Amino acid sequence: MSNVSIKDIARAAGISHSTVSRALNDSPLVNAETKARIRRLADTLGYSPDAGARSLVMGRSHTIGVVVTTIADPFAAEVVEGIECTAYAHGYSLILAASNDNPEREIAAVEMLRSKRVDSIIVTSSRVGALHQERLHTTGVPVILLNSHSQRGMPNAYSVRVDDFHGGRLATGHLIGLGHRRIAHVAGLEGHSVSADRLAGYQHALATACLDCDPACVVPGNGQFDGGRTALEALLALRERPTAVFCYNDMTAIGLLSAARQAGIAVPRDLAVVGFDNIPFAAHVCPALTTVAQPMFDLGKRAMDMALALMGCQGNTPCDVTDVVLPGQLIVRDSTRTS
Amino acid sequence: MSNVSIKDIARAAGISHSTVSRALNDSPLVNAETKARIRRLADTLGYSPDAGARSLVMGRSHTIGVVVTTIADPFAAEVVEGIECTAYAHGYSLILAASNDNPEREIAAVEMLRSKRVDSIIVTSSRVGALHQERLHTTGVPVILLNSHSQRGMPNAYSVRVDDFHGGRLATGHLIGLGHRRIAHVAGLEGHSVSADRLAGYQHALATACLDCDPACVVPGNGQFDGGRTALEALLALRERPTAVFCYNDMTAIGLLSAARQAGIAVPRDLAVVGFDNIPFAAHVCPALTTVAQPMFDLGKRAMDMALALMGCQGNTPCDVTDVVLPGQLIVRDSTRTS
DNA sequence: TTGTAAGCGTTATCAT
DNA sequence: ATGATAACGCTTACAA
Repeated sequence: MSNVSIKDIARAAGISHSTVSRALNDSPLVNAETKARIRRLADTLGYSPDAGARSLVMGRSHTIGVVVTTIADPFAAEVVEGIECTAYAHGYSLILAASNDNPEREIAAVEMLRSKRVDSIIVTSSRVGALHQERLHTTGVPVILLNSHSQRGMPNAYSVRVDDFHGGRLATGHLIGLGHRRIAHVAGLEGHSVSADRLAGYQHALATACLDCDPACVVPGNGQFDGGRTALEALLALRERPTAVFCYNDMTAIGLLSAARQAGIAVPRDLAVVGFDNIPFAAHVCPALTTVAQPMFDLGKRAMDMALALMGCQGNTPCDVTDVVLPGQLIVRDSTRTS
Repeated sequence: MSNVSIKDIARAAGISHSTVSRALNDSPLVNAETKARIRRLADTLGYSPDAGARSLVMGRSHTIGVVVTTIADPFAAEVVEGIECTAYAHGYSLILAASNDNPEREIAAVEMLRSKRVDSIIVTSSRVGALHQERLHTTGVPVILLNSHSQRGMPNAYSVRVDDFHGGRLATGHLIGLGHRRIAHVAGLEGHSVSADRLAGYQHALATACLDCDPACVVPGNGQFDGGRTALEALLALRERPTAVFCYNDMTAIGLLSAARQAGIAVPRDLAVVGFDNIPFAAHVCPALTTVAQPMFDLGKRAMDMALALMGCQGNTPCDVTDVVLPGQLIVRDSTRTS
């Protein structure tokens, strides 16, 4: 019924369990034909090595932990896809935990990952990572922050991210280039470095163009559809209406786009809209969304590559892994261009 | 530097490690104040129990395996969200593996989950599950198929799914009710029971309405945007053009919608479109997509609930867990209704 | 109430 | 080339 162990195989073969272990690990110290025999036996008995036991003695679980805010977000999903593919290619598996942007849950998740003795942790777009970084490091394993800053001075903490400041400038600059003078911004969640950086990029672009940076033009959002919807209402309530808006992300922009359609606001004629992320759907809404593309899959891949590098060199050596900052890329579509 | 064990605590407290174990597990057999003392000590030492070691002796890992085709699919993402939430609420964690609809990878994934000694496995929308079910069961743990049929006769195999046949009928019936006589279908991936059932529902609805079931009207798809795009071309090439199309899923429908816009086909006037799933984006494309809603989160939740129930009763007793079939619900939006 | 000892399935260090 | 044996960190009889 239950699980066949290395000892069961040994008994069946009439040899010691250490020889079985060696055979199964393809040690050169074991006779070729006994090796083959044992292999065959293991196979017919349906042997499956116990990863827990192995991890216990080897000190490595070949498992990494991934903490996301929520999986039900196309950005996170693509990133996790990138992580998973790379992990799989290197024989690593993935424990996934969702924090729902809730500090308590994120801490619980990290504690759980620690118990599971993961070899590394990747945390995406966390505000908690920023607040509780010390706690994160009690795990002793390398921690990679994906799309949030690593706090300087933290040992074993690295980050992979897109240059959000630059991205914010790109988006806003694009709108300025189109002749817009009054440009709004729908912000992301409070407390995330990503939101702060995109906002800063927006402000920098406005300042550079000697445009007024009216604080009323920055309205709150939450990175979700409904945040975009609410934001549009706020924008419409403004005394002086903006002619363009740069949204924290595509979800926000898409929510805003839907609301605009219902409100009879023509995009881009009455209001030009730019998003951020380039999630697969961005090209399929109408008007198709202009956005700053993040290489989502690659972000995940890079994070995993970094994890692999860090796990390669034991101990605390920084082993010349350095933070990765990738550029975003402006994708112009119909939500800003009057074709 | 590294990990504090129960023995380290014992040494520091001058007591035996078993007492520490008991204290940490809140055994009533241990003196209240030593318990408190040990707890405090564990805390300051930064103790984290080794889940692998515990699983080794307890025979349960409090971990479940989830196999998806790809995480970068809104349907799967929502389902996994439902699984994760429920799992978290019950102290379970999740190992995630992607199969990419590749039998080899799915088998590797299951083998890996087996090694990790997961207490149960949830496989979503697998065609491999159907083909290699015996192999799946060599794990000895309960296997839950989400959105694919469980093969009868398989012990310990259960399923949670939406009634795809009924859903196909709903979608097609809706189009028939609108007066359409020539209705096409864009199929899903070959070999998946989900695709087959939706197609069968479509055919059944046509037959019931005494409508011709022209095989040319069923064109292949792949559940992705590009499948919808290609499918539209195929439909336009038909001698007698359909006036409506029921798509395997929302992704397909959205890809088709985009292609239609580019081709100058007005939806729903020239072509009415129905999808399946009701992914969050369905309401945000234009025209907003009429679709058959699946309770995605709930599907995940139910699957996890079922897993919990099955893990509750050890052994092989069917423990009166029975397959769950939920109804889909037609959501009428603008892609079929000329408002 | 606490300690001792065995055992879970591995790998690794000795011998042989 | 192979076999004992210890060790990893934990739970759990069984003793005291």
